[in-house]
Amino acid sequence: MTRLLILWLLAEGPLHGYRVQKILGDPGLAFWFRIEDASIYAMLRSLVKQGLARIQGEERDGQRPSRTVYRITPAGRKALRRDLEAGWRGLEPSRELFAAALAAADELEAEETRLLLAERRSALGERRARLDRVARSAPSGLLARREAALLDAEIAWLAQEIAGP
Amino acid sequence: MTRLLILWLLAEGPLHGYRVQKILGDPGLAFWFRIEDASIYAMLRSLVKQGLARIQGEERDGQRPSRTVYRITPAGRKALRRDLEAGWRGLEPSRELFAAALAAADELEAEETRLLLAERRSALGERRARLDRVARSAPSGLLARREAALLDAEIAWLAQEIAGP
DNA sequence: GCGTATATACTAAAATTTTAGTATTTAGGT
DNA sequence: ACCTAAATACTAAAATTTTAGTATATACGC
Repeated sequence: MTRLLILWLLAEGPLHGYRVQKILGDPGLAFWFRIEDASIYAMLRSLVKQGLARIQGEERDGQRPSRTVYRITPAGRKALRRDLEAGWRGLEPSRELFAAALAAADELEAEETRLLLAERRSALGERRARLDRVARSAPSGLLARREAALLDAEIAWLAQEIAGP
Repeated sequence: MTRLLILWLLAEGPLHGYRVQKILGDPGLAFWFRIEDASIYAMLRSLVKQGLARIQGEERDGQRPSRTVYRITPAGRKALRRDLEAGWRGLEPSRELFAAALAAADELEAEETRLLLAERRSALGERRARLDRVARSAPSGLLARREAALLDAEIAWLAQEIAGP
């Protein structure tokens, strides 16, 4: 996933690690993805190693530390297409921590569970409101509309569970 | 997440790596989680290193290779509670590949996108049917009902997108 | 009763991600 | 003019996950 995102940004033009960080840190993208800065630098180095990108040169802005600028290669563009198709087709079980916590829900008392469900409902409500605020700057309308549908569905589900059987 | 799941299984009684593999491989759990076998053995070793589990001994079944049996420690039970609470509260942006592919959807033609949306709708339809089949053996009703709500919502969303604006 | 596939039970190495830094520069307040 | 906080631009080490094996045992067909 990290690779897909970075190749995607590189496809639009050469850039340096810090720029990737800033782009992914923008609320319009950070709502969906959280990628550590160290992962970005590691991935850029890995792309070069695999021949999917190359170092264009060093850039420097005033007296600041110099930046390494990367540029995508033709092989990188092909890899991007492959990753995109894999992404569209992928159905992999969600790796979310919450799903794991639900699986092990029998470790908690019914009372405790009900409280946590309510807590999550309000947290998701806040995330839903935040989505409305960032939807305008979302990287794609599809992504934002899907997230809205899924959040609404999960909030409705929580309400049902809290109401009881 | 791997740690939460393995601690959860260990909390029910001592077991060996291969048993964890079989339990997680059961359709009732594999629907939600895909954890490589090597990750299981690595995590068990890591749990011992952190004092969250200890090796109970070696077991052997006929002439088969002997198995290392692990048992949870009191510190492990505490870690499980912490992981559970973190899981319930976690709201981390989804790390699904599909979300990344959607973000970069502008790399594809509109025509291609429509086709991929339709392909995904039918794949999700199959997953939905499979859920009905495995729901009975789900590790928790909460997990299965949430998945049903989310799948239904995503399928409805896809239908809308395919129908057009 | 022989070959092949599948199940059992792992390990090693590579890739990736996370955690925790380093070191310089600029902006803002007092 | 000086101090501090935040921004800039990374790197190193540890933890985790993935990929690709190893090696023996049992089941199954022919």
